[in-house]
Amino acid sequence: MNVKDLCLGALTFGDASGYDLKKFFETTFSHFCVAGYGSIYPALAELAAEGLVSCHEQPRQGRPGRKLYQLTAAGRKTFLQKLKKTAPRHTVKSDFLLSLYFAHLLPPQRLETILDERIAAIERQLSSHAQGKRRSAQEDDGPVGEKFVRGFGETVLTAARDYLRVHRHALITASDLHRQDKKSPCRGNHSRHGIHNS
Amino acid sequence: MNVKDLCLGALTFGDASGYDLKKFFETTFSHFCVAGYGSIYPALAELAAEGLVSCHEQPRQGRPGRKLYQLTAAGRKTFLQKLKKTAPRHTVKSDFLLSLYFAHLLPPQRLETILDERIAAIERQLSSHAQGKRRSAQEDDGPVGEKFVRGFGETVLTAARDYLRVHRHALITASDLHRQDKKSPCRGNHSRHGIHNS
DNA sequence: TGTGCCATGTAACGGGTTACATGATTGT
DNA sequence: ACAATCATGTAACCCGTTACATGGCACA
Repeated sequence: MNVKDLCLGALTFGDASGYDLKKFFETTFSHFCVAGYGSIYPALAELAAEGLVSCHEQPRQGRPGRKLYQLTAAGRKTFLQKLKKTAPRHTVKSDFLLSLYFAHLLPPQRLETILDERIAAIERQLSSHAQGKRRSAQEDDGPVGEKFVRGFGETVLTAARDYLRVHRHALITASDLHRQDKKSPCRGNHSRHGIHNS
Repeated sequence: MNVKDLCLGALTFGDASGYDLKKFFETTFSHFCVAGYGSIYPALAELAAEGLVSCHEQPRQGRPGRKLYQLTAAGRKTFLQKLKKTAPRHTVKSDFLLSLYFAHLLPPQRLETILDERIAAIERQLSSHAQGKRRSAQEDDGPVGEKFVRGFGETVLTAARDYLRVHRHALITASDLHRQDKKSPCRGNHSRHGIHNS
């Protein structure tokens, strides 16, 4: 699922401009995909050229008009197809975890910063989730999948935050004992047997 | 952190070939980054050209020799720099969650398949984690960050799996009630107010 | 007056995936 | 005999990020 497909999907909920779509992705899809203007606008142009969306421009004096995009029948069909055929992958890419894996090579306070910032970031996500929940509880209008996905996000984020809180201290003290940097090459910096399990 | 940096990081644990590195990434980093041969081999070639790794080839009759790569002092320094300076991002990209968000557009058994396959995938990851744990408990030789990162992965995966198990049925039945596809366009397929919160 | 939001787009660049191409060795 | 594993690499392609460029309107 690339940005084009994402746009088609979002447009199943109603017409929108590129700007609207970005906002929508940020509020609704934020914890499992991203899209910037640099990919959204070209995507919409291509979709229009392919006849999967139609574009209705509202002229504004002196500047480029606001463009409202609407899903066509072909666009809806295409999205449905994609939805059925796409393998539902789930991947995590985390420099955060990678960095922690190398805790023994990092200065202790850098380690603390990394942990604390991540905890803070999770908390921000959780509270913006909570806001979204309140909104949709009032309107009670979102798709049924929304609650499920939101619940999933909350559960996972909470578990992550709690783990970090509980084990934060242990990691910092343990990495202090095993630290390995230029200043104190106490135990030689090459392992005895290397990576390969041959 | 791109594949080049990943290779440098892995090589801090000992010399390895491109093939070894792929295996290492799969077993050790699997739940937070990926790298295929198509990126690893070019990366190693570039690193060698930049003097960040050295290459020692073991010739094999009739075929390209096995190439063992070793971190140079410059390579180690570069990796340490990157580690300190890189913003520790953590991003999830999930067609799985995206698909579930659109549960109301999917056939019910497709929904079941998606959920069951994800649960199964998580279980596979958890059991391969458990194997890794046994291995490193015997040798007691991994970096201190390894246990932490592994624990994090286990915690999060377990929470995810449990959530899916508990809410699986509810999603399927709820999406049945709200289903919206070509065959039964029961409630009109465009929302009253669209996406934008204006 | 200035900050932030609305609103659109382009262009260069970076970087990974997939498929292809090859072929010996080891285990069943 | 057949599959899996070891082992390296190339090239086309896909696709997203980042920075740039522009400018009015609303609110404090």
